[in-house]
Amino acid sequence: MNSPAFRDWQSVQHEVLRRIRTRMWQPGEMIPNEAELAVEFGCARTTVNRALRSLADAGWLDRRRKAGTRVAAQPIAKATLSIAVIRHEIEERGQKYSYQRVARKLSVPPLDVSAAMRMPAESEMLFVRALHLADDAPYALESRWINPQVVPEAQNEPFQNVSANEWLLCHAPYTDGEIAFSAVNAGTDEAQLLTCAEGAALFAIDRLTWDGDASVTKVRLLFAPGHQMRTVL
Amino acid sequence: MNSPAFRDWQSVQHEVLRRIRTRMWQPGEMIPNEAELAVEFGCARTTVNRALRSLADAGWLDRRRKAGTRVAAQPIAKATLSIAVIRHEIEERGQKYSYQRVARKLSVPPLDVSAAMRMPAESEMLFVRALHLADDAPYALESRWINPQVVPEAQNEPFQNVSANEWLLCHAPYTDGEIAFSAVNAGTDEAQLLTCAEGAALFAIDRLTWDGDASVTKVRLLFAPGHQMRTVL
DNA sequence: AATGTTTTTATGTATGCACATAATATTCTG
DNA sequence: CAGAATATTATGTGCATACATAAAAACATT
Repeated sequence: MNSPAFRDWQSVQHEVLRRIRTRMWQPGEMIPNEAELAVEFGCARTTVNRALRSLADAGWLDRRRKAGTRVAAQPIAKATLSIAVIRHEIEERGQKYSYQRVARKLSVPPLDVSAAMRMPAESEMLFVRALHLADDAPYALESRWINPQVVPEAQNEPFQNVSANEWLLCHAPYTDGEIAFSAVNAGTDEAQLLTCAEGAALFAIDRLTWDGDASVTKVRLLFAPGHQMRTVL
Repeated sequence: MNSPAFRDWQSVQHEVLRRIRTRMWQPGEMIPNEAELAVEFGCARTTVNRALRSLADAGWLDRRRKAGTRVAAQPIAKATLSIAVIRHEIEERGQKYSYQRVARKLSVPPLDVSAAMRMPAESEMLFVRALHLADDAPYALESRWINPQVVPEAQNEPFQNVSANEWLLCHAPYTDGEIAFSAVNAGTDEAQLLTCAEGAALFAIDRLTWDGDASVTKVRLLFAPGHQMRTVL
């Protein structure tokens, strides 16, 4: 019964996860404490702690001091999505990346944008719109507002060959950010740029980043129809 | 100048993050090794390791054995989405949850479904379709195929009052799973059930779970137009 | 019974040490 | 000098130990 011998924290983690997934330890149920598991697995409590802590981080376990550890009752599956630079995302698939700037202008953004960025309604911002292509087919349309007060260097950057997506990563560090995923119907110009039917369902990522309490940039990425974001549970 | 004494890993982490954000350590630049930082911060190397490891997990640092630790040049933002039970998701917002079963039948699934579940094309599965409502307005449409060979008890469950979404959490063991997010246009019947326009862009979550190499269930959740999944970075 | 106090206990974490591992740097060898 | 063998080094991890901390449980007090 007690044979395998779990000598590293990954194998302990794996075994605990197996017991949760197979319902050997049911949702909401208490599991043995660290000391007991350490004895069972034949390793130090520190090792068990490392394994359980990472499972708690991932949402599989609920842990409270003194109260002990229990299997999460409503396993909030935490799907972790990696939001990479689009160029890398495409090159990762072995496709050829290309980039095409569609627009760049200094102008007053729509009210919802300035509101979201907590900027006065009349203040100008830098707007950049560009297309990311994979094997010369439209992959994603990036529409971005940049706060020139926070990133003044952006005003000297044409964004002709390097995407704002990448440029900002190296020039505008952020302290906070929000990200939202949704589905939207393609508008006329969006459909044209992405060469898809008007009204097609597009996967959208909206990102808003802050440096302290000043908004850095607000971007919407619209992906060509059929785009999926996937991850394992 | 010299240390306010960093005695726990959180304060070390905080200080390192501060140095990254203030560009004291620039993107792509090497930072001192663990031993050196331990001396500077006046703590054990283990403590520094803990702090740097968690920053690496979060994408701020790139670490490689022997090569050392450097500030990430292209931080991969890891967005963690919480996929809760739909009832909880709705109740969390202070809305009234209700549930309505639309269909339940034993039948042969379409080819793409049986293929994805790696089942013989002609084998029957349990199909359940249901509507989740928030304050009596359609919130999400769940269309699910259940493998009766893996979850035989499902055949005795009417799913009249309890959603398959919740029932399976407590009854179906699994070892692996995949999840994918996408955008799709509403079909005729979907539009009718969700009371939205045909062709409206719907946010879709597809989940496929496995118990070893046997597929447990495959589900598609279609959310009413305007649905967003959001998280902080 | 209601309230406050103390004890107990499971998790959380810091530390020194040892060794593992991966990748680089160096030396050796033909 | 190219290529193989070897040393070096930074991170990765395990362990025993000690103490910290939160919270439940037990106990005492009003």
